[in-house]
Amino acid sequence: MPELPEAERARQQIERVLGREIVAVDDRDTYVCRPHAPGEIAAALVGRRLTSAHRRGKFLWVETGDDGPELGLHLGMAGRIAVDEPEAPRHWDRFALEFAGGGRMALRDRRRLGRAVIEPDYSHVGPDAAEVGRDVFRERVGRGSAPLKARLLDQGVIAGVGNLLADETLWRAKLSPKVPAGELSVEELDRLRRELRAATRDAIRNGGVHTGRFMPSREKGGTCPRCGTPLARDTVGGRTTYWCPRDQPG
DNA sequence: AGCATTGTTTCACA
DNA sequence: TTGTGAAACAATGC
Repeated sequence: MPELPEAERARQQIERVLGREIVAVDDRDTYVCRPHAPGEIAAALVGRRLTSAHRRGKFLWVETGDDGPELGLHLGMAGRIAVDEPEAPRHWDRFALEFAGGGRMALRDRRRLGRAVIEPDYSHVGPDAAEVGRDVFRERVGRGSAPLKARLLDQGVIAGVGNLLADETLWRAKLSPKVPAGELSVEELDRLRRELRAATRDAIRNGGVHTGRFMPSREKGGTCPRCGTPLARDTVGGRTTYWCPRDQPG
């Protein structure tokens, strides 16, 4: 599920465990914790406390005090943060912290594409999609020959938009996912930013990207919630894409 | 059985 | 060199 709204929910979950002393770390999954060897993250964190939780787009990081390292987390394709829940079946808890008193925080990820890393390098990540200002949005999104949807999905351009939020936003803004990003007018870019912020805000409030107005129709045989036109379906930006060919021409 | 998947990184190519 | 697109990654569900 993880796109920006889910990552924000995960950040809020992490905030619940701030201040607790870390007494044990499960970092045995060498794929999720790459490039660290087992025990490296544990050695960096045991005895410390998480002091603040941050997010840019889908990328999370947690501070451990002035002299402590940062812990970077990413939910991948299917991860979530589980706080004070019983340990997951199998090895679905790919990374976990245990706290004094018995509490626990786990990166629960059936797909195993999440990440946990000490001192993450997020220098390539663009500004948060829900926070980026109007002028920066115009400059960063409104360029290039790639399809607009591919531009929105590029985390180095703006961070946080995933496949579903992209389709939801483009539908709300009545823009074609296939139009070259550099061909958008200033008015269209401003409209896109406004709808992106609104769609993101709604998703955070309502519990995730799947609560979007476009989402119930986003399936084979679906029709546009506004005009009833059968939706088009194709691969754009490497992802399956649904849009209304009447409301979003191009 | 085969295919698709709400994400990211790497690699090939123009 | 820069931008773009496809493949790889791991595991699960239809």
